[in-house]
Amino acid sequence: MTSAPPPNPAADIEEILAAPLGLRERKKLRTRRAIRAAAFNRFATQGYEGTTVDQIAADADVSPSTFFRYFPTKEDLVISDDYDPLLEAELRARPAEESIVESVLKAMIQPLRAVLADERDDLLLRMRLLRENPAIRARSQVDMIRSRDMLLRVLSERSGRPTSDLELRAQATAVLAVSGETVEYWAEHNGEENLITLLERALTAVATGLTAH
Amino acid sequence: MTSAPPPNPAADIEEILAAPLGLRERKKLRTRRAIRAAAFNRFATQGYEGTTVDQIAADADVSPSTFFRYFPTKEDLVISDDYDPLLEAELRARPAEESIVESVLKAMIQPLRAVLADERDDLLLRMRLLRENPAIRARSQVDMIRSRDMLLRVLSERSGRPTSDLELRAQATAVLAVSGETVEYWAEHNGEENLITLLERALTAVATGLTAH
DNA sequence: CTCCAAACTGGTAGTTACTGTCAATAGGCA
DNA sequence: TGCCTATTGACAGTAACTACCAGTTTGGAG
Repeated sequence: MTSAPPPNPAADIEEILAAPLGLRERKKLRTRRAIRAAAFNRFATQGYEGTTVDQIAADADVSPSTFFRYFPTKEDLVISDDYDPLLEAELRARPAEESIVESVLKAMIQPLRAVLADERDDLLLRMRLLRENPAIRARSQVDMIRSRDMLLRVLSERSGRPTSDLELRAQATAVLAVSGETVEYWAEHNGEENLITLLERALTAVATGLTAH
Repeated sequence: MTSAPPPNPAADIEEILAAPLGLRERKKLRTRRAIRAAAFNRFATQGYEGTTVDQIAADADVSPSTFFRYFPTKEDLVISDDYDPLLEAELRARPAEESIVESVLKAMIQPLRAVLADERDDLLLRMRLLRENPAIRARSQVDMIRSRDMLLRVLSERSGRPTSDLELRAQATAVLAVSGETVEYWAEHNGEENLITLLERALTAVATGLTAH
């Protein structure tokens, strides 16, 4: 879904189990999945740049026009961020006295569990594409800014400081950047290590290691 | 310059004062400046996306082909990073016992002085474009990765840890992300505050504030 | 069940960034 | 002066998008 107004804001996981959607909705979901699947198949063999939108559309049996209705840009295929709202909810549920690192770590447990359960392999593939393709990496980092702003809002509310506060912005930026980096590290190691443990290590290193002699 | 093989790797500042270049070289420099100037003029009135490469080329009196010989992509007009080598040298000159934050802060003083002296206004405008235009922001963050890798290498060498070390990567990532964010903050305030002071505040907040109750 | 409005779709015709090629030209140098 | 090479412009092409319009499908009201 990422940055799209087209279909629905936070779908996928929920929607599959949740409601008996109308035929229209189900068809849309199916199309969406078909396009994404076709794309990833091509990517795996031809690479990202070597795959054209027309090919993807043909494989998925839709017109190129339709492709762009589902994914505003080719890059959107790779980036997905259905879990931000969940993370936000978890974050707000943490007590304000907790340290930032502690809150973030605990708030991430649930969303991470969900991601890993639903689309672990997809995530690994996506991170590989991201590592190999500068354009995608660039795009995904823009996306990260949205997450960062969310974190910034939450931190602002619970600390009483404005979102324009330099220190607060620095902290939110650092936490998000480090988290992203950690997921990459995790993917580079084929997802064999425990992501939460890695996150804890990385955030701790930043929180305590930057001023150590 | 950034990521271009075409003209010369680290020119501009040096070249102006340094040598009595041949006519050919001088012409190249002039063309380069003409293109950049034309572009920024258009950007200021029509915005980035609203300006086509053809317009820029026409204003600068060159063919579109030539434009791409000087700037491999339109985005390269906005991004410039002539100061990384200088920063790297300064960093390597810092003693290994120093904390990361301390080394980075001290190493940045000289390069920052140079940037602010040479192209303060350009930098402010560039940051504004970057704030307004997602594509440019994306691109500049790719560029940041290069800087991060440089920092990572330096930290790796002076600590003896490998560049693949999670903690080291987290620290390098955090420092660079926070620095970038701080420059944005500085630009949002029209460059009226002292950039080094801001950097010190931001990095300190991250180094000490993430685990505070 | 019927019919209508809205949602969805495909096709067509752009626009723009960017690439490759090739011949002409202009600068540097013997 | 005259040769060699870097620089250039014109041209043709590709691929990612955008705008528009006409035809079909769906969900719901009567």
